[in-house]
Amino acid sequence: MTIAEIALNVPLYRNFDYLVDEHPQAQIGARVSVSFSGRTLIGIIVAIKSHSEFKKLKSITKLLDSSPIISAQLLDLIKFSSQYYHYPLGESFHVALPNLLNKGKDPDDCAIPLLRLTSTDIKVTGKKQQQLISHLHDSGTTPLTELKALGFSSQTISSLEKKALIEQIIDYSDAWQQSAPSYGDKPILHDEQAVALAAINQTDDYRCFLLEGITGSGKTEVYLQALEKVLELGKQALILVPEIGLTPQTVNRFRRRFKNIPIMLWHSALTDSERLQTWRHCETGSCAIVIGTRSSIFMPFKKLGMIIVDEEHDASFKQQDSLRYHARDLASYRAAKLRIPLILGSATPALETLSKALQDKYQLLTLSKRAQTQQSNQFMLVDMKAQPEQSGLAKTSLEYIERELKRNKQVMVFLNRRGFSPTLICHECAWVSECHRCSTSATYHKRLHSLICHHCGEHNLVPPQCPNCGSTQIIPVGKGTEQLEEFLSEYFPDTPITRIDRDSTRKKGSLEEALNEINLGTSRILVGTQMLAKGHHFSEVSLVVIIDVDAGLYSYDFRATEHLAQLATQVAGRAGRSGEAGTVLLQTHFPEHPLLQDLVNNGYQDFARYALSERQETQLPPFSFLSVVRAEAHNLDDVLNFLNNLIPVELPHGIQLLGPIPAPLERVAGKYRYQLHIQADNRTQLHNYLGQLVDYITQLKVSNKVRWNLDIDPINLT
DNA sequence: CAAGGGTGCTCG
DNA sequence: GAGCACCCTTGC
Repeated sequence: MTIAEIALNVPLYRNFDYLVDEHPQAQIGARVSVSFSGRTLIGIIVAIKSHSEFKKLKSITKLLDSSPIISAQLLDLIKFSSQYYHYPLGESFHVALPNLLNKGKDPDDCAIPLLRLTSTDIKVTGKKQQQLISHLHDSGTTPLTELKALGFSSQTISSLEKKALIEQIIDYSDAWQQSAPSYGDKPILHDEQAVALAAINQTDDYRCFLLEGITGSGKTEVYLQALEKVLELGKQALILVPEIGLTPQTVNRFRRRFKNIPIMLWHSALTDSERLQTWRHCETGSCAIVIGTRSSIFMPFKKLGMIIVDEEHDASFKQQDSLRYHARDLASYRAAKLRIPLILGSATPALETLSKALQDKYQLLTLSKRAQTQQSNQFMLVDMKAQPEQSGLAKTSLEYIERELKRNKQVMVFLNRRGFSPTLICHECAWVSECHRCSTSATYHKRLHSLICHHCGEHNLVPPQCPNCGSTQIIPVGKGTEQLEEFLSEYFPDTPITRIDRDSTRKKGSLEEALNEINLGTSRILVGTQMLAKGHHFSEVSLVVIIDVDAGLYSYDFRATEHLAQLATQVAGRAGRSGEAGTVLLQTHFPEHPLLQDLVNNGYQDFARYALSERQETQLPPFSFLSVVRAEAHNLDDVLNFLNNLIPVELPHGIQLLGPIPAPLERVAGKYRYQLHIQADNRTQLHNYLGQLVDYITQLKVSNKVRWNLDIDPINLT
C-alpha cells in the first residue's frame, strides 16, 4: 500500500495521509487535489510511505503534476522555513509559491511571450517605434507585459512585428549559457573594490561576504563584476533588493551591463500570470538573473550560483505576517545548502550581520572610498535645549537653510510624521483628539480638515467646537510634515517647496512628478518622511535637516538607536553627491548622548561597533535569541488569560520570559494587543522550547478566543 | 417545531 | 480555515 503525506494550506501543525491508489506515478513535490473535511483542497506531496498511523484513509482525488513541480532543493528550503519560523508547512507552501500554482493551474497554460530584435541594426521612422527599438537594444529580450507596463502600446508592438523587425518568442531554453556573455562598458575598479572582487571570486563554496561600503563607494559595481564569473559558469543569480529599491535605474544598470543575458524582475506589482511565468523561467534555467524583493528568495532556480542581498539591513526583507521570514536569513540558509557565495551589501549593516562579520563567520569587505572623488558628508548636532524653535525647526537650522538657499542649493528637511499635527487639544478643557478604537490620538490633517487615525485609518471631520466643553479654541499640538511645509513656505515665501510623504504621493505618478521637480531644480526645499530616505539620489541637495532624533534615543524598542543611525546615514547619503560635501543637521535635546556623539564624530561604522558592545553588555540580540508571542482580541481578559496561560510554573534553564506586556499601542482598531517576550542564550534551546510552546498553544482552549502569532527574530517590537 | 445563530470540534 | 453537528433561542 502506497501512502502520500500531503501538506495542506490549513492552520494545523501537521500533514495528512492519503492513499495513492490509482495514481502510482505520484512523486514528492507534485500537487494533488484531495477531499478534506467536506471540501476539495490542493496540497503538495511531501513524503511517500508504506504505512500510516491512521486507519481510514481517503484516496487522492487527482494528481495535478505528473512530475514534481517543486524540486528537492526548494522543498528543503520551504521545510526549513516552516520549522525555523514555527509556521505550518502547508501554509508555508502557500506563502512561498505563486498564487496560480496554489490554485492548481498548469504552469504552461499561461506563457507570456518575450520580445526581441531580429537584427542589431534597425532604423524606423515612428517616434514610439524608435523608442521601443532602442529600449530593446539597451535592455535586450524583454517580457511583453513589462513593455506594456512601460507604456508601449499593442499597436506599436504589432506594427514592428509585421515589419519583422521584432519577434515574439516563448523560450524556455537556457541558450544564454552557450553564448559567451557580452558586457557593456565597465569601469576600472578602485583598489578596495578590486580586493573585494578578488576575495569573492576566490570562493567556490558557501561563504558569506559583508560588503560594508559607504554610499557612493561602488558596491553595485562589485556585484556586477562578481556576477561575471557566475554567468560564465552558466549559473543563475538572485539579487534581493528592498521593496523601494527596484527602480528602473537599478534594473537598467544590470541590463546594460549584461546585454545578451535574460534578466527578470520579481516584485509586488506583477500579475499572477507574470509571476508564474517568471517562476517557470527560473525553473527551466531560461532566466539567468532575477532581481526581486523579499519573496523572490523562494524562486525555483535550476542552477543557482550566487545570491546578493543589497541594503541587507532593510526592514522590508522581514515579512510581517503569516510566515514571518527574513529573506536575508533564508538566503544564508539557501546559499549554505547549495555551497555558493552570498554577498550582503550595505552602507549601514544590521548589527546582527556586522556581529557575524566581526566574529569571522562572515568575511568583511570594506569600501571606504567614494568611487568618484567626493568628500564625506559632515554630521552636526543642533542642541535644541533653550533654543527658539518654529514648527520644529531650530533657529540654527533655519540659518543653515537660508545660507544654502542663497548659494542656490537644495535643502532636504526630514520628519518622520505626516499630517499637520499628531494631536488636537482643547485650550479650555484639555480635550484630546483621541481615536475611539486605538490607544493613540488622531492626527490633524489641515488641508483635508480632518482627524485621521494613522493606525486604524478612521477618518472624521474636525469638530467645529470642542466635543467636551463647546469651546472653539481647539489647537494643534506637535508637528507633522504638512505643518513644516506650511511654515517653510511662509518663512521662505519665494522658494518652491515639494513635500513627499504618503499623503502627497497617493495619486499614481505624483511621486515621479515630485522627484522630477526636484531633479530639474524647480523645487528648492524638500520636506518629507522616510520615503525620502531610500533609493532616490538628489545631486544638488547640500543640506539635510533631521528634525526629531530624540524619539529614536529613548525608545522601548532596543533597536531604535540602530534604526535611527541607519536612517540618518542613509538620508545623509542622499546629499552631496555632485562632488561637494553635504551637511547633515541632527536636531536633539541630548547632544551629549554617547551613541549620537559616536555617530556624528566617527560615522556609522564606528557607531555600530560601539552599539554592539552595548548589546553584549545587556545580553540583547545578537548576543541572545529573541522571539515574541503576540495576541490580540476585543476582550482584554481573553488576551491576558491566553498569555498568562503560556507562562510555565518552572522555566527551562536558559530561557527567560517577559510579559504579558502591552504592545506599544495597547489598543488598535478596537483590539487589545499584548505580547510575551521569550529570550534564550542559545538558538537550539529556544527552538526546542518554542516547539513545545506551539504544541501547547494548539491544544489550549483559550487560543481560539484570541488571534495569536509567533515571531522569531522579530525586528520590531510593535 | 422550523429557522436562525452561536459555539466548539475536527479534518487523514 | 471551514464545514458541520449540536444546542439554544426565537417567532409563530
